[in-house]
Amino acid sequence: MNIGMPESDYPDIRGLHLFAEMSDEHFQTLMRGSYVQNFPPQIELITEGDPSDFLHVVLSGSVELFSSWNNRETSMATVRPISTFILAATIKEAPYLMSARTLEKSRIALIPSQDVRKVFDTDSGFARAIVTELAQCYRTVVKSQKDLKLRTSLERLANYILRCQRHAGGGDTFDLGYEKRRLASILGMTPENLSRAFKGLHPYGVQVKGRNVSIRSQKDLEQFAKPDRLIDDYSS
Amino acid sequence: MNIGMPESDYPDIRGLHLFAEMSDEHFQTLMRGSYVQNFPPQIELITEGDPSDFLHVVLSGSVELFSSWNNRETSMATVRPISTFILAATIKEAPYLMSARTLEKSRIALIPSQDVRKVFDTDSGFARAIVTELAQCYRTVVKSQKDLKLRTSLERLANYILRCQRHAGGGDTFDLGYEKRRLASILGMTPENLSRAFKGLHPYGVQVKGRNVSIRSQKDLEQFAKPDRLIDDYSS
DNA sequence: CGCTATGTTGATCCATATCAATAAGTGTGG
DNA sequence: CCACACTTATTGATATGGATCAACATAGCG
Repeated sequence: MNIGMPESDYPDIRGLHLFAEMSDEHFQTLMRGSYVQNFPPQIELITEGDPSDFLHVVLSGSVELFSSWNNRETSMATVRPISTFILAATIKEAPYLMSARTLEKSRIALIPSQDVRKVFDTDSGFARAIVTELAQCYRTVVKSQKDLKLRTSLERLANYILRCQRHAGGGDTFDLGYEKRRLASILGMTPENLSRAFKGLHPYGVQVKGRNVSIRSQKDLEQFAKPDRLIDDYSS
Repeated sequence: MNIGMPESDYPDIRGLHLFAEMSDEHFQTLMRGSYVQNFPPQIELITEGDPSDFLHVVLSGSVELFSSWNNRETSMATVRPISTFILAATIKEAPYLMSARTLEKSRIALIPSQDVRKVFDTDSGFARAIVTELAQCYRTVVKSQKDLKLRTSLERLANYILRCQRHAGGGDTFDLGYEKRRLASILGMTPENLSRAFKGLHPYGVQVKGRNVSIRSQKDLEQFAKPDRLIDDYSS
């Protein structure tokens, strides 16, 4: 493990909202104590319950956040570049609530939590950015909670597909972002049930071949899914 | 509606973590623009989707946060004195994701969102407090999400009862904090199912009479519920 | 290739929702 | 204080969404 981050990674991290507004001096302080590492797929980076020693930044690849209880496991979220995870645990100096594993070969920056807290106390630009980021995280989980409590699995899938489409640019054919077994867990269902749910959307013009989805009738699908900006909008 | 908050309410609000560390001057600034109002039960204070004009503080009584979609409604959380709600929307200057209604006669302080954002930008003690509060809120929703995705309704009820007991001081008889129909919605089930779930806990020594719960065998109940600090601990 | 993980399909089971009827509270005005 | 209305809680019967188990198909990958 190499201490100190390669300067070539600085711009990527500096470009994050979270680090954009802070002073150069404080940014250097953070970077000096940080690591960057490449991980193969399926490596467990952190385990829920452990103390939060590092704020993590996904530079490339992707990371799954998941949780377990009583021998069951569920996928909570996916982190894609360039963004951070477990910010709340870092700030609160509390144990992680979720575990994290790489989904693919990933490059991850590790910033010591105590440095983050120290700079946070002295750099108001950084503090503001953290607030914004946390508020965003909070609202994302609330939306996800509404999705879970107010919709059936078929409705969740339909809306997931529409979000996916929007994210991909709005065309009528695009890639499902996940392996199906993982998507099932994210949507809170079993792989078998997901398989059937895709069939259940066939009457609304949804065709699936492997990871590829095509939407035959935008109108029918939307009429069924009833997307809602207070659940399905990523931006606000 | 009276503009300006009665000075008699200052200490309660000042006592909140959120307002404890800020300068007197900034605190006065916030209070000057604020209102305090008494509301009867069942009044809808805010509606999801509306712009976030005020940060709300529950001084007495209690408030339910709930959400709707497609003619369905679910209870998301309950806010009890003394604490705030919709902080994230205020900070992000984004629409509310949840609606709020009083459950009982309640005294609510309303602090203009733009004042909160202004003071937040200049008072670093306040900014720090907001970060801590938001991180707390985030972790609470994550726990609730884990509860929902990893447990059956019977397990959720069992763990709710244990949390309730702990909150009430640990005795073997205590008050369920809610009307049952509301508890059902909070736990993500129907009233009928809750009724049956209480019966389902009878073998583990749980007795319910009206709002009163008594636990006959702490050990049996805990063995079934398997409480977990990463889901059921309120404090961290 | 063939091995292993992933995806599909069918049969069945279980948890939970829904519908309907009754019972038990709760509050109101006489 | 009672009678009434109205909401909430319970119970039973039934329907349904979704999970589980098992078999098979398919797709990646060394």
